[in-house]
Amino acid sequence: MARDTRVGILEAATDLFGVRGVDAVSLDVIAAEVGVAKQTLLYWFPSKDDLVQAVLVQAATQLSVAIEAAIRSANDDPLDRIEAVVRAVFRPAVRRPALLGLIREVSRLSPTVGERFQSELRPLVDRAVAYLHKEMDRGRIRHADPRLIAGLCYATVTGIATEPEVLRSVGWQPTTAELRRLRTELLAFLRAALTPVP
Amino acid sequence: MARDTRVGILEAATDLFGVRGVDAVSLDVIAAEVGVAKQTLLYWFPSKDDLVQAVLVQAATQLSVAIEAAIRSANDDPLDRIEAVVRAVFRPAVRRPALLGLIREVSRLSPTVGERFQSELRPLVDRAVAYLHKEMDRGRIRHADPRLIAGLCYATVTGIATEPEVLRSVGWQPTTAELRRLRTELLAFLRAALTPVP
DNA sequence: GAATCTGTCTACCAACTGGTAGACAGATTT
DNA sequence: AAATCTGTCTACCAGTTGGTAGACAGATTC
Repeated sequence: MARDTRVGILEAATDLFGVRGVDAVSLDVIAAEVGVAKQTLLYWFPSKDDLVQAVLVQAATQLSVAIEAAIRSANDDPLDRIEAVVRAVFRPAVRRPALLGLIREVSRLSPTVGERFQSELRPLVDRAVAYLHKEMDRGRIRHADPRLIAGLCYATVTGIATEPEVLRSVGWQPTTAELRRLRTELLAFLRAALTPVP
Repeated sequence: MARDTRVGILEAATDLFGVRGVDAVSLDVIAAEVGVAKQTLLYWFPSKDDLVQAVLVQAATQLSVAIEAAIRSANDDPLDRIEAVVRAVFRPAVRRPALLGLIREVSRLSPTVGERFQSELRPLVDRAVAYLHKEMDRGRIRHADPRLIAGLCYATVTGIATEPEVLRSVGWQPTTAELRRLRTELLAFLRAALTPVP
C-alpha cells in the first residue's frame, strides 16, 4: 500500500490546490479527501511547502513528457510542431484546469518552490530556443525573438484554457462546440503569426 | 480624515490581495499596512468578504470608465476602437499586475462577490456585443462570434500582462524595451485576426 | 526472539484567523 | 449643556492552521 498513499496524496493535492488555490486548502482537507490522517500526509511530505513543491515538479515533469511526445509525433514542419506543442499543453490544461491555476500561482509561492519548478522546465526551454533559432535561420518560421514566439504560444494556451472561465465570469455559458471553434481559430491565428513573410 | 481611511484601506487591499492572493492576506496585515487598527477596517467594511467585494467593484468601475474613455477618444474605425480598448485594459493591468491577479481570482471567491463583479461589467459587455454585431453587418470587421473576439482580446491582454511574469518563471528577465516590442506584435496579430477577409 | 524499520495513528500546541464587545474622544445636533 | 453620532481604539474569543511528540502494529533484519 505504502507508495499508493503518496500517489493518492499527490493527486488529491494537485486537484485541490489547483481548483481552490494553495492557501485555501488546508492539510486537514487533503488528508480527509485521501482518507488518511494528517500526520500520514506530513510523514510523506514533511511540510506543506514540500507538498506544493512535489505537486509542481510532478506537473512540470508531466508537461515535459507530453511536450516531448508531441514533438516526436509531429512531422518535420516547425509550424506543425509548434501547434502540436500548444495542443499538448492545453489538452491537460483544459481537462484539469487545476493545473493552470497552480502554475499561475507559482510566482506567488515561496521562491524555493518557484525555482525548483523553473529548473525542471529549463532544459526544455533551452532546447526550444535552440530549435526555433535553427528553423528561423532556415527560413521556415518567421524571424523573431523566441520570447515573442513563447509569448504568443502562452497567450494562445491561456486564451484557450481560461476562456470558459472568463466568459463565464461575465455571464456567458459557452457550449463545448463553441469552445472548440474558439480554439481552432486561436490556433489558426498563432499559425498565421508564425508563418514566414514571403 | 474619515473618508481617507476608507480610500487607504481600499488601495492597500487592492495591492495586497492582487499580489499575494485574497486568502493569503489577513485583515491584520492590511490594517498594519494602512497604519490603523483592525477594528477600524471592520468598521468601514463589516467583513472581509465586503472588503473583497468593494475592491472588485472599484476595479470593475475603473475598468469601465477607462474603456469608455478609450472608445470615445478613438476614431470611428472598429479595429482602432478595439485596439484602444485592449490598450486601455492592459495599461492598468501592466502597471498594477495586482488587478489581473484579483480578477483571475473572481471565479474562486464566494458567488455573491463574483456576481456583484459580473453585474458591474454586464452593461459594458452588452453594449460591446451590440457594437460588434453592428460593425460586422457593415463589413468593417471580420464576421465572427463576439465571444471569439472577446476571447482574442482577452488572450491578448493576458498574454501582454502576464508575459513578464511567465517569462521570468522560466528564468528570462525581459527588458522593458523587449516587452514593448512583444506588445506591439501581439496587438498587430489581434488586428490582423479581426480584419475582414476581402 | 530481539531489535529495528516503516507507515500509520491519536493527542496536543502555539500562532494566527475573522469577528465581537465595548470604551472613549471629538464633532454635531438638539 | 445634554445627547447623539462618528471614527477610532484595546481587549478578547472561538475556530482553524501548520506542525510536533510520541504510541503502536506489522514487516524485516540481525
